Amino acid sequence: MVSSPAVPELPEVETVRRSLAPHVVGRRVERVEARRIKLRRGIDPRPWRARVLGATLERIGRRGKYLLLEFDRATVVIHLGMSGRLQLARPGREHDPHTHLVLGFGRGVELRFVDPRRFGAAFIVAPGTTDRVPELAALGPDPMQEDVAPALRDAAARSRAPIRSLLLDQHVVAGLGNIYANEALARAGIHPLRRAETIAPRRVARLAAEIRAVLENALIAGGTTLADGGFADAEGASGYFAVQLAVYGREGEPCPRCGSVIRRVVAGNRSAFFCPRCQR
DNA sequence: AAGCCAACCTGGACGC
DNA sequence: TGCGTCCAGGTTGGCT
Repeated sequence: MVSSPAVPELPEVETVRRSLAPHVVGRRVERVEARRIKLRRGIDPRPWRARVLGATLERIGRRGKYLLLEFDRATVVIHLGMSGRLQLARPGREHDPHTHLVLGFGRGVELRFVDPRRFGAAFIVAPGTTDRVPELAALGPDPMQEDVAPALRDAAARSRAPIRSLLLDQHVVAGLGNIYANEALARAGIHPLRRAETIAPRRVARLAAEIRAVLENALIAGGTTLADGGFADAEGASGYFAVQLAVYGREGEPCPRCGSVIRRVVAGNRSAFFCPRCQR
């Protein structure tokens, strides 16, 4: 039984994007509160006030796990890291102690970026330049926005690394974390530590399709909620039903397809879960 | 030079 | 009850 909170991967970030948008798009930032806290990059309060105060939010985009708050005069790029959350709250209500950034939108709505483990990031770029921002430009295709099969096939053909490493590499495919990488491999019948270049192209194509399918399922479910319900959307709802995970966190349990005992091995500092019979 | 691995960080689970 | 220890993972950077 896994009990740690779910880390935001693509479906969780997309769920945040969708739940946030109706409350803040079209609104103007009337107050900015930025703490000089060392996230993946430090947040310097001054440019936040200078560039975001008074700006109107036109839309919220997403690339992989990055959220893009597109204002008329700046774009705010946010990565939730492992424990980051964006909360909508009434101004004045009690703050989580790990609040790093607050954007006050008037009409009694404020957006708070909370991230206890501080693996997240928030930074400002010039509007319309996101494809030139190094972090974003280097991302591989987003499985919910385009077909990742060609990129995945090319990367796999050229790599001796375990296939799961490729799936976790955001430069190959953007948006997967350890949970959905493991799940997609289970659905495709591919062992997570199988050397990428040894997988037949048609099986890689199948994997690309299963990536899409597993992400869509999760999106429908509104993001994965593990045992203790760690993930909540922007409005703080936590009533999601958990996506049925086939292998992740199920070491020792029977494979839902064949009944074999699901195994866990640690590789690349991360747990890989798989059915030894279904996945080769 | 690709691929591996430690480091970053803290809440929660677990054991005694 | 409480304290200590361990573990989780996204991303980067250093090492081989």
